[in-house]
Amino acid sequence: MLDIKLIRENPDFVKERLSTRDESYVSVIDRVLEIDTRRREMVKSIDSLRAERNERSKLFLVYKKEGRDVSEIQRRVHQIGEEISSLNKELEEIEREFNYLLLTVPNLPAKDVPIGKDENDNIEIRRWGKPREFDFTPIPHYEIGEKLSILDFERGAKISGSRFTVMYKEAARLERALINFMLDIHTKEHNYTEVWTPALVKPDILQGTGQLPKFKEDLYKVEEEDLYLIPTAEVTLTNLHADEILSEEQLPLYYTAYTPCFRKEAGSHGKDVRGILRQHQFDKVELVKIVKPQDSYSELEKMVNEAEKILQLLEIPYRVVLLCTGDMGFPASKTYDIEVWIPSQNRYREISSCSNTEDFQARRAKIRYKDKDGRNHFVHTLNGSGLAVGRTLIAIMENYQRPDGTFYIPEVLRKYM
RNA sequence: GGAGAGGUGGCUGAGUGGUCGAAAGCGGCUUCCUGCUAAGAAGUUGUGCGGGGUAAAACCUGCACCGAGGGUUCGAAUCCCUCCCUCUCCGCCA
Repeated sequence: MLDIKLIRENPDFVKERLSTRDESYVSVIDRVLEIDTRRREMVKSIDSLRAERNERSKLFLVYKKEGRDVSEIQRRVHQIGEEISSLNKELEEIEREFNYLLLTVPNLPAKDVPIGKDENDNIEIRRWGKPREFDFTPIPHYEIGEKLSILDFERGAKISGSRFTVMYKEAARLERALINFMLDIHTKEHNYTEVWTPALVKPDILQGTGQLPKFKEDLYKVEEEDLYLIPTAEVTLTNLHADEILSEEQLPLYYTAYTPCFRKEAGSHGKDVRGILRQHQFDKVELVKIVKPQDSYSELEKMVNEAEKILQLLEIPYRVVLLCTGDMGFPASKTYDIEVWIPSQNRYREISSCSNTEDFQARRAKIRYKDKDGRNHFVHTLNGSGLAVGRTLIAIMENYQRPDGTFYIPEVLRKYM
């Protein structure tokens, strides 16, 4: 959520930044400003009516003690009460729209984010490793998995539908090994605190990180319960401190968690239908940082390095891409994607996304810290995949495949198998 | 799921219709005194939204908030209703 004061005081700046994502936000901001003015006028008159009511209620007591007639006060206070409640009804409506609009406006892109429309305008920052030269034609992971009988798409579809897969033996073990490996690296080498979280959360938690109210279509909801399945552990980890005022000494906080993630993948029909690249349920090891504002951009760079470290240890080629304004997620002010080399597709595919949301999520989730002078500020929050486990599995199967249809397990993972 | 108890400020804990944003203690902060493996005294110490003020603060001021939402009342932390959560016992259960 953007700071309404920023919108009020620098509307042109806000519009300029938002229009790098989409022109249509300009009119939304105008509407926000319009409603904000009305809102404040109403709050003002309601507050002064309340002040009057408080005043008269005190008088009431005094009169009563003095034995004077109080019926006039009674009448007036009652009348004020009715005026307040009718104004309140109006205000509620205004605030409903105001809040909805504010909650559906995305974060402002940072100044150094390239302006662009879609992924074609992203900027490659660096590459690591050289794609292997095969002396045979590499096959996709789903063919490898089916031949080895370790990936079962038919039965996945039978028991759960499309975009669900069953894994056996080496695939299942590798999945588990990767989770442990990633968590170990992040906790032991990068100083993250390991966390285990619920996978079902309340709606206001999803509002805190930005999935609600705008992206409801992509979330699974439990019927008859006001609970949603998390699309990422970013949701639970970031909201750990929702509604809290942290002390300055507590910062920075680094959290990592393995959780399953659930996404409806609405709007990606026909995309990546084969294999386990895009599933309704997948595993991810997530990284979340809660930091002081002045540190958030250096922490972002560090976080990308920490995610990269996993691929380096696995010795799988990848590249780092800086997303352009049009390709960035809703709460992000700056995002780096890590894309891993997929031989069967002869290209890099996203395996991690690391974002600084500045105070966008902190403001929604009300995560603040008190500085040395006793003043409260919103923290900055960052999140990144460290990494998507299923996609790492794909990368291993494909990059380390042998001509006989088997594949090699990277050295660092052997002790986990 | 059933029965009972309870949800108050950073913590403990008073408060059953007005003078309560809320006693007291602890903790935190500031100052003073003393002087040395710290003790004492005084003051101060919640959050949010408005208005005024400032270069920005400080500061002044209005309103709201005592689990959440509704209701009764001239007036609610205090009474009523609904919901949520915690604890104890029983049941069930990985």
